[in-house]
Formats: sequence, structure tokens, C-alpha cells
Amino acid sequence: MPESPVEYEYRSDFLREAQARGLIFQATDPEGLDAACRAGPIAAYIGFDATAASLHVGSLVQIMMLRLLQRHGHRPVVLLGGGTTRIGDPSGKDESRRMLAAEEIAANLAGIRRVFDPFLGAGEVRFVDNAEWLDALGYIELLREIGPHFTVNRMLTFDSVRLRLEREQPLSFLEFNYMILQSYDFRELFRRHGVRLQMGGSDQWGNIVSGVDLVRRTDRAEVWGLTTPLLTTASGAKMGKTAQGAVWLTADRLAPFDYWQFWRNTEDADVPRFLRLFTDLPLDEIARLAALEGAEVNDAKRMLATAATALAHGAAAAAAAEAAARATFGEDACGAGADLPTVIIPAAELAAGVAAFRLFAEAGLAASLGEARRLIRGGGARLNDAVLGEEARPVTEADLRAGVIKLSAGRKHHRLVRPG
RNA sequence: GGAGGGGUGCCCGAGAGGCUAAAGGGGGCGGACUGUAAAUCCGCUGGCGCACGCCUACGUUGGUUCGAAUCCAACCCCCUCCA
Repeated sequence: MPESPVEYEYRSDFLREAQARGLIFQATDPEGLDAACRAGPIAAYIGFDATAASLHVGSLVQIMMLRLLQRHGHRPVVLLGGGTTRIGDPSGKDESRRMLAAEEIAANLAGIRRVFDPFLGAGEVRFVDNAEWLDALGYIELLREIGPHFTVNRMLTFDSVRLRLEREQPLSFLEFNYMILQSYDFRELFRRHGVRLQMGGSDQWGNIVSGVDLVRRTDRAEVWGLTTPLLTTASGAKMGKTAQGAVWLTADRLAPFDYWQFWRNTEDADVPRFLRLFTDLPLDEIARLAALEGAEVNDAKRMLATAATALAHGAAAAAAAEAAARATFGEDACGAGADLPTVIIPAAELAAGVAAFRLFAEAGLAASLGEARRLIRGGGARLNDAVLGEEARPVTEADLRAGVIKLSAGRKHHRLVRPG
């Protein structure tokens, strides 16, 4: 990992705000970059590999960075890694990933592409797939043209490589090449679209610096790199992982209600930082919220949750999630919030009677039937707000209240079941 | 190339023929307390209509045994020392 953030007083609007919000970890040549940003609109990119069909909170800092760039009148470019995904980035990973099939990558690309719409849809944004040039690249051609500019000595010193070696984990030659291709991407984007800045997580520093070097050597042009800090919660946990899986940014993977809940449950100590990073709220407003203490922090958490959810799912969905939360957790909790995530189960199934543990698993409140059983055994499962005592208690139409059944796993996880 | 040591569940790590679905910790989930927070305390933590039982799991493959994470063989990978 890079040692320390670069302390530099930025003067361009974009970088100043990025810095104030805590989005900047380090940059190559901060002065030069700052000057370029002040001179006029700059095109900057961040790459996203297609390892899954959607993106989760782990990528949110990058997305917010592009959004901020766009808001300041610059030109965001989203590089989709249709080509590099076939290699696999070793950065920050102890083990090689399994190789993805071409169809899988194609499907993932389409899914990821959609994630950006709510965040960047308001302005200009360019999407580029590096398969466009990487697929056509010949091996000998690449070696001759790019190879001379990389020394193995140097490559071995980069964290992505070094850590894998130190941790006794194999690094395949395939992965070893990743940094070269990412550098090639930067140069290609510079040549094709005038991109002069690559941003990314701090684990990308080595790859980014390589690209900057390559462009300088072969094109004798000045381009820059900028990284965002690696985010952990105040208690030190990696961000965005829950038992049910990652905190996804799209509704098909994680209901807006649950997304809202994720932010609502932020630790106190993280609230000001998250407000700056993950919302567009003005900094002076955030300063006011950050000053709240004790139970009042909850007001700030609600603001955070609603603002963050609005960015990913739209203002309406965010408001609905907030309303559902009020109905579910508030003083006047009337039981079933109408906007809780709803699961449809076949009416016939309900007519025949479903074992409670099975229903919990089907509703997504437990990862397996066994987990559902344990949940009920432990007294954490409720049906229409009444604690379930028996795992296999049959659930039938008789349990419908106003057409739905409310299931709860613990205080925080709720689902409505509707026959259909 | 030679000699030692090692690869265990989501992670770290103990176990050295049956009492082992595998100690302990971390993480996660649930409960209590709270402010839908943190800290703390308690419980749960492979799958299966599951008190029985069956299946899967201790690098891989094969073997010894009534019985193997534990013994043997070959192979793969990692570490240390020597060359």
C-alpha cells in the first residue's frame, strides 16, 4: 500500500471538493493535475472489470468520483473491462480468480453498464469497452511495442505482485500481465478520447502509475493518476459486506429498502465521513449534521440513507424506503409498512400450507433451510410480529393480514409475502 | 538437484486411527441492553422436512483398516536450509 496521502492544497473546484470530501488518497503530480483541471474540462476515466453482473458498495467511491467530476463540468469516461476481465486483476487478491467464460463476461458488462445510469445519467458520460482494442492485439506486436517500456524488476516491486509473492500465493503469468494491459488502456483512451486522468482505488496505484509512465514514454504526453482511499468502517471492517452478501447498487440484487437500511445502520463514527463521500449534500449542511450528538445522530443517519438511496434508486424509491422504515421502526409503527420488500409466492403453495422455515428461506431472510430453522429456534423469527415458536409451523391463507404476511428476521430484516 | 517443514471449515488456527461436522479466536446471524449506533453479555454458525439418519467437507488421486483430517504411496503447491 502507498504510505501516506499527498498533502497538497488544491485550487481547482473539482479537486478542492474531492479533497474536502475525502475522496483523494494520492495523486501523481498534484500541481500539474490541478493546473490542468483549472485550464478547462478534463477527460478522466475509471475502469470496472466485469467480474459480476452488478456493482456493489465497494465501487461506490469510484462512481461518486466520476459523478463529482461530471458535476464540475469535466468529462467522465467509464471503461468497461471486457478485455481485462479475461485476464483477472491480481491487485488486492490473495488468489487467482476463476476464469470467466465469454458469455458470462458479456452478460456482466451489460449489467454493470446499467449501474451508472442513475449516478451519471444527468450529464455527459462516455462508455468504452477495452475489448475493443485488447481483443485485436497481437502478442508479438504487444511485446515489441510495450514490452521495452516495462522492466520485470520494476513490476516485481508493485504491491499487486509483491504481496502475492510474499503471501506464498501463486501469481500466474496471465495475471502478471494485467498491469501492462491496464497501462495500454490508459494510452489507448488518451489517444482515442483525449483522456488525461485515470482514477481508481488505492490498490490500483501501481497499475495507474504504470499507465502514466507508458504514456509519457511513448507519446511524450503528461497524464495523471489519482486514487481514492481504501474504505473501512470505523470498527475496521471492510465496507459493504453483510451476511446476505454484498450491498449491491441495483434493485434487482438488493431492494431499495434494504439499501436504505444499510446506510441507516451506519456506525455513529462513520456518519460525517459517509455523508461527504456518498451524498451530494453541501459541505456546510454536512458540517451541521456532523455536529449532532447522542440520539440526534439518527437524524443525520436518515439524511444519509435517503440521500444515498436517492442517488442509486431515485428520489421516489428513497422516500418510499424512508416511509417504510418509519412505519416499521418508528414510534407509531403500525406493523406492516406497505413499502417493505415483497416476495410473491404461488397461491397454491399457501393454500396447501408452507412450513414456516421454508417460507423464511424462500423470502430471502435465510440463506438455507437450516439457517431458517436456526433463526426460528433462536427466537429471532417473527410472523406478523409474533415470535414463531415452531420451525415447521404451517403458514396458510389464514395468516394473511390485508392480503400479505409479514415476516421478520430479527429487528431489522422484514419481508412481505404476497400470494400470486 | 538434496534435506527438512507445511497445505484443515468464510478467515486465522488446534487436532495426529474411532469420543471429530472437526478445540479456540475472528467474522456473520439471532437475543439482552440501547438510539434500527458503538461497547458489553448470552446463544447459534456445512447441506437435507433434521432430535434418528443420510450426504458433503481437512491440497489431489489411490491404498491400508471394521473404521482415516489423522497411517502408506504417488502427484500438485508453499516455506526454510544446503547446492
